[in-house]
Amino acid sequence: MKNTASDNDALAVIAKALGHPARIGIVKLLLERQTCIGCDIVDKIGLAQSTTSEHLRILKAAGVISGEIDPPTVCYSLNARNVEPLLKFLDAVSDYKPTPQHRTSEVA
Amino acid sequence: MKNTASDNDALAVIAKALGHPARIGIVKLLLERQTCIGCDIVDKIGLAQSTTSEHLRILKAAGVISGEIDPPTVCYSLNARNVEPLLKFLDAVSDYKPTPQHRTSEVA
DNA sequence: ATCGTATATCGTCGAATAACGATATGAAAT
DNA sequence: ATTTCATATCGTTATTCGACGATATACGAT
Repeated sequence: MKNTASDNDALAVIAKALGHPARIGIVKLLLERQTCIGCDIVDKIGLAQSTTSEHLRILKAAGVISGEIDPPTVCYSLNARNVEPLLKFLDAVSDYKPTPQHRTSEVA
Repeated sequence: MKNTASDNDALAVIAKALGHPARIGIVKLLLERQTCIGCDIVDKIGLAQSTTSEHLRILKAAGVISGEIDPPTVCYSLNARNVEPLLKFLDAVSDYKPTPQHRTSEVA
């Protein structure tokens, strides 16, 4: 795994984009439906259209989703490839095992 | 995969905690070293001690890491188990394949 | 009891985020 | 040309974040 400042930035950008319940909800919706137009996302998410549009913009800016214009709608889908760096990072974390000698006085 | 509001919250909490380069850096440090005391983290991260302490607090609050007191230091380690929900979520995203009919006019 | 070390908390400040309603934009249909 | 629909952008407001220095806390060592 790389370990540069810019690599940390790249991982943080993806994680930050996913760091809001509404955006997790949008991604889940796209997982279920493969693809979804904006107005249906607005209905499902239950926030104002402008707010939802902003969440979609953030996800797009981070590369998590992309939108294809099909006037007058925009059809959104996931960019599976772009989340892979974070996936690999979490895989490494998930494999982590602390050494036994550090399992003494557990603390909050 | 569950799909409740609280499940979305839980995933967002973990992602948000990882949504900052300094915190990604801290987690990477713990991956490399298995375990690390606070003052060494401060040195490596290169931010003020108070700022680093706050990042550690955020990671602890999200359950990503925990700290064991070994006076006068605190020895930090990763909670691999707690990132698994986000890992599984990203795994699902990574497996996602949009249907071909939605690959028409690509847009930024 | 005081000192020194490591860590946590406080107070502050500027910047970024999240939410909304209102309005603008773009394109098809009438 | 106007209406209609979906989406994006604007302007505002309240909240949260990120950084720092200063200070407090905890505890072993002197």
